[in-house]
Amino acid sequence: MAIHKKEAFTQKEQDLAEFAKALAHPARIAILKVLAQRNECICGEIVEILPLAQSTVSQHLKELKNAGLIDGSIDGPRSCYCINWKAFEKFNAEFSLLFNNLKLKNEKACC
Amino acid sequence: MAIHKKEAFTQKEQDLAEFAKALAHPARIAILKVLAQRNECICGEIVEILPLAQSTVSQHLKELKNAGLIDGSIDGPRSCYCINWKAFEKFNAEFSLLFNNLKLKNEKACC
DNA sequence: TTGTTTAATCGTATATTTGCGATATATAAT
DNA sequence: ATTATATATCGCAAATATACGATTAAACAA
Repeated sequence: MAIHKKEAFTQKEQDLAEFAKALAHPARIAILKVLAQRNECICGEIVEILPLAQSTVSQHLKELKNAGLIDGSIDGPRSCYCINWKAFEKFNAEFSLLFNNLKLKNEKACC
Repeated sequence: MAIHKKEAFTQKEQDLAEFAKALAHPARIAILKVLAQRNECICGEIVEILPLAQSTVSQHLKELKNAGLIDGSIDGPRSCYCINWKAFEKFNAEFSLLFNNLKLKNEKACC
């Protein structure tokens, strides 16, 4: 493979791709769903709900946090997570900017 | 790793994740951008624009097609691609269903 | 037919992701 | 101090993704 070429694309393209990557696993979608449903911040409840080992869930949470989709904080012996709605807002905006505007112009199919 | 656990999640979660995975690379974002900008269906022009080898671009196009984000057809010796707006519509709707509705209820941060 | 152009596919190398058990760490309870 | 609980991290194995050159296949031109 030699080298990854991600740097060869624009920052916006990279950002969007990274956001999408964070969503690119059903476990992470499921985690976000749980976090969205409960206004409360949840920690090890997620482990109970998901069909995955504790360490695996922890890893997915870390990825979501690194991507900025969730926030986390320590609450005694446990961890508290919640959705970062601003990040979603931003993603939605960029996504719309890229495609939804153009969609209006290009309603007809071509192939 | 033993086995992939994707099947353990709901179909909607898997679908959303798969859609996101198709977007999870800047090259594919760039391809979609090009396809969206030109109403015309484009083939090897993409290779000219992207900083990637022809075979790599072809592979990315295949992934986008498999994910249903683009349609393709043969036009003489070349291939013609265009965005499948219906698929985007569907993704946008599911995405909104999952998160945007809930967002209204959960404006306050928790952690 | 022969050669040219365009794009898909194959083979391969490397990087990244996914998943788990085991371990470490940190708080709280006894 | 000891123990229990909750979660993060480490180390590893297996699966996937990324990228490219080489090859194949199909349409067209000469």
